[in-house]
Amino acid sequence: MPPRVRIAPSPTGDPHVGTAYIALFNYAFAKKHGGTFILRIEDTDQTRSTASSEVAIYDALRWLGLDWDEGPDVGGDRGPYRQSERTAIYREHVQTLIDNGTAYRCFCTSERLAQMRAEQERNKQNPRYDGHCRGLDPKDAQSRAAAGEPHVIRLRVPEEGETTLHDELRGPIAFQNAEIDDQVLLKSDGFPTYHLANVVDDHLMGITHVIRGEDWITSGPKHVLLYQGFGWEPPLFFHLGLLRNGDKSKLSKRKNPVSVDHYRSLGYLPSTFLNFLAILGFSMGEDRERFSLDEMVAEFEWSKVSTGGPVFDPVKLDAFSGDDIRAMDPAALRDALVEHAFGGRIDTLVELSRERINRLDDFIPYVSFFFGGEVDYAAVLPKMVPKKREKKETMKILKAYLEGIEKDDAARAFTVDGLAEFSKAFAQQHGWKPKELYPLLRCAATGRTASPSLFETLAALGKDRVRLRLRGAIEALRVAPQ
RNA sequence: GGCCCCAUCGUUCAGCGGUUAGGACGCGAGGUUUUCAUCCUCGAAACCAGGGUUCGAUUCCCUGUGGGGUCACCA
Repeated sequence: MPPRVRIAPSPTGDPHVGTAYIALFNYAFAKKHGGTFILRIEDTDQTRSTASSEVAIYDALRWLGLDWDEGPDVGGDRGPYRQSERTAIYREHVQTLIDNGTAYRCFCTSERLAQMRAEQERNKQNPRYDGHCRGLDPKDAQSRAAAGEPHVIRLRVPEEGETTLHDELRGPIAFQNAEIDDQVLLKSDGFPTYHLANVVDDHLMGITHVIRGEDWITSGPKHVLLYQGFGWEPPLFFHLGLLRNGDKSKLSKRKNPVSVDHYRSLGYLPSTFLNFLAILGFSMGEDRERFSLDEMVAEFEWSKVSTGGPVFDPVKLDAFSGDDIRAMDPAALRDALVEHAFGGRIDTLVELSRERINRLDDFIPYVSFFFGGEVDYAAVLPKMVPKKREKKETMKILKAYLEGIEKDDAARAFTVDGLAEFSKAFAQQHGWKPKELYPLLRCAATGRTASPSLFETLAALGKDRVRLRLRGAIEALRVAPQ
């Protein structure tokens, strides 16, 4: 039976390189065995999921060439592939769990839970559900629920014994049941949590191999318990090591650009990027580390996959990238260069520069700062800190702005209007005058004191480049003498 | 902190009981190149520690240490 595998990203924020990494291994394994690679959107968190993020995931994966056989946009006969469209399925299935005692209704309020956790913390106990509603009479619980009393549904984990997760890469991993929390399966808004949705969907979609990051190992036993509760055969589990920052912590945007879009907009070739991701956890053998996706597929074996958490090293990525660019034939490179430079935003750049250039030849020098990663702040550093402001608070405001463009809905889309709206409110909120903040942002984002209208400029630079520059500016300020 | 995962050069991947411990990036030194980059040559650089098992451990087992993950009505 050919394998069926899936990746199940959550459409929150930018497409993550970790998602691409896991997708690559799923894809390689599936294709090697003539199997099916499925994309499922896990949008059960209604407060954080966005449609734009979902589209961004499609774009990023397609850019890399990791095309899926079934998914929300391409269809398939095991759909729907968007969890928010499957809520009836989860409710129906959770009922069988309630009926056979694997799950129970819990009416505890979030206040009580918070209080409980606080007390557990005080007593130096591990925070976990205390089983308050475990002993409720199912009939009573049923009628309270029918009366509309808000509640969740929890997994009834056995008090004794142990549950073993069989990881095909690491061997059996045993957990004491007493250590496993009575996880919420169905939230009070009627949506499932990851655990329930994931198990139900994997089973219904016929997933044979679950290939995911090792941060899921801990919740593995809950999934095993759910398969048991349903009386289903669990899939085979493979937990890959997590991509790391230079300091070995889990890859995070605090310390590294983690958006696939970032690497795309800075002009790495998709094949290079994929190859680089591949060597982080896969070895071809024969000391060979340059290979294509097809070659990886052809050679894919689990014995060639390592479980350590590799550091994502951008320096080596650059080395690969340089090699690949040099290997391109001149015509192909020319096309790639022209496309990268002018493909998406040529009209914008023309519009932004037309009033400011006198000769055609002025164009390239004028728009040069719209390209490239880091810029040199030496020339503008003395002008960055506004009068009446300290270096420290200047750095602080830049950091806050950096966070703000992540969180704020208007700013996140990175449109001219959205940025203007956000920035104005941001300045006011932080007690900065636009006159102080905007020139600072211009310097930080462009390395210049003059540019087209700030928000037009930021939008044309693109979110990832702006983010990179802002971080660079903060660093430049930090090491500056005053 | 509890539980769980991981452990070879700075980084990454090899090695799967006996090797001068290998390749790549990075780093250093030379060379080619008017400069820079490229390219070529050479070099420095690792088996976390302690116990076992074994004729023999980087390799198998245990303990410790270190790093990481996870402990939500987020995935």
